[in-house]
Amino acid sequence: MTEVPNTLLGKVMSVLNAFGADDDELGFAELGRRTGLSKATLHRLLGDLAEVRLLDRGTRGYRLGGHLFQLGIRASVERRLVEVSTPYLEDLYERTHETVHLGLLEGHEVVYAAKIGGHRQASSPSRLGGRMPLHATAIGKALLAHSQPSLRTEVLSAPLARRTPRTVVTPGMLRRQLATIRQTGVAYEFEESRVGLACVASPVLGHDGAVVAAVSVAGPTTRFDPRVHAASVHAAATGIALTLIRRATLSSGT
Amino acid sequence: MTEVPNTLLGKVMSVLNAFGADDDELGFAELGRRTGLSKATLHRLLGDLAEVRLLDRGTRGYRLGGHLFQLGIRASVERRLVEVSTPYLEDLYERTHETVHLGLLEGHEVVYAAKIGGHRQASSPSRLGGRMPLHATAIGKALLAHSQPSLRTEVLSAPLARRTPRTVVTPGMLRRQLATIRQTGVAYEFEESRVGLACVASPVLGHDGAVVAAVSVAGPTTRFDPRVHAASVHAAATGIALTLIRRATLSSGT
DNA sequence: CACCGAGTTCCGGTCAGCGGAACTCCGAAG
DNA sequence: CTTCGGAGTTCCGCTGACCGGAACTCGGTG
Repeated sequence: MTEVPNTLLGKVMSVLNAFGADDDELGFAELGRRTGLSKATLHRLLGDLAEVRLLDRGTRGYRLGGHLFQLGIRASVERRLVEVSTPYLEDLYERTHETVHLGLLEGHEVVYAAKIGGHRQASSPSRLGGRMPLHATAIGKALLAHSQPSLRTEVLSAPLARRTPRTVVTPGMLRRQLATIRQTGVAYEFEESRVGLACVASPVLGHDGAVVAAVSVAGPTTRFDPRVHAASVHAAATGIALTLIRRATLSSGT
Repeated sequence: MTEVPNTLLGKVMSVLNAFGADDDELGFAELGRRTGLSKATLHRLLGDLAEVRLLDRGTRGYRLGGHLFQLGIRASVERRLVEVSTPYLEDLYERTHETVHLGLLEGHEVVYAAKIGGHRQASSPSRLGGRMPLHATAIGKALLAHSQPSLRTEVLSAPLARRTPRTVVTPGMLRRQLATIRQTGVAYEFEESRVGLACVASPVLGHDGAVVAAVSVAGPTTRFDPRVHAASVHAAATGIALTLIRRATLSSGT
């Protein structure tokens, strides 16, 4: 649990963050456990949050509220990113017919911001808003390779959690992969986050070279060879980057 | 400006709500104007909000933060709705090659929650998270027709703002249209929100018959005849509704 | 019956948050 | 150059919004 400053906002955030990507509804007691707030405080806070619709009361407990959804959809930079990316992701899906993702760097994890395809089977472990570790996914490695050096140092010095037999858990190995990715602009993953799943990813870089997001295509190893689609993924990512830069320079003249 | 309770949460919400769908970044002073908070209070609040990433500092001011985007994407009911709808919307886009929308009812307006296509020209005035009046859009009329009677009464008794020469502004006319929509499950719009734009929409109804969202296809009157696609739109909406109900009954057994 | 866990209400103490005022910074006008 | 005004920041003492312990209700269980 992250350290929570003793302010109302801190408590609010700890309540909101208590909801993981897979949590539908959480009960009063469960929220109490996750946040560590006293019953009285939590009770009042939940009431207040529900009133402004940051939370909604469900049949079995509380869930993240509709107002939050609206605000999130408006969060300007990310909204613009998703708007700009959508056509490219659709195009990528048309070419590959495999699951396409747009991922953002958040802390030491990837957050999935958009997803196309993959509705026939639960082929990928991702959900919208879900998180995955950086070192075990193609999209994560693409982000990490182009992130600030300080982040790389942090991730490389912490233990790398093993998720499958093929997860890269040795820092040296990961560091070498990241160097390659930085040169080629393409990251691969072979059953490193999940057995049977392969993936290619490419970073979307901003005008200053900072990494903004990453695009990936994932599919089952049985039929999907990520190398075949490396060029398409790379093209989509650079296309998105270019469009973003064009838009930004346009609007700055406003 | 809605009445804001004198609590921190109230102030937080008034800051967040100060951001409209089209606002990218707002400066300190502009936020002060919109929220009515004192400079000192606002300053501290903005700092705190930025710290928890509900706001981000941009070059020209503040914008809705990345954390908000993540939370919004996780807001469970709406997330499920968007996840379930996406394949249907994509399919609809494939059939029509016109702009496809998913809209939610929020207060007396439609909020656009998903959008596919329409990237070649700014054919439709919608943005993700944007709002439109209920009476002047097909998607709005579809929502309104199947909403609670009390909402209809409210909307019909308030003046109906004219947006184009063909906007329906007489309550009687609108009431008759709504009755038809309720029977057929299909709503039309011919240049009522914008000259040159036509649209078909159909409601997504929940297991209890309450309206959850609506799907629409919009295109320019020059090439687009909404009646041709009524069946497709209706099919998409009912498909979404069925999938939602199936999922809900499944997960309730968990 | 007693017991337990979930959720709600009460109430007095206190510190987080409030806002007026004074300040810096910067760009535009004269 | 100086003056001016708007934007943003800091200071500080007052106060009521918020805190949490404790006592409560409610429903299920042995």
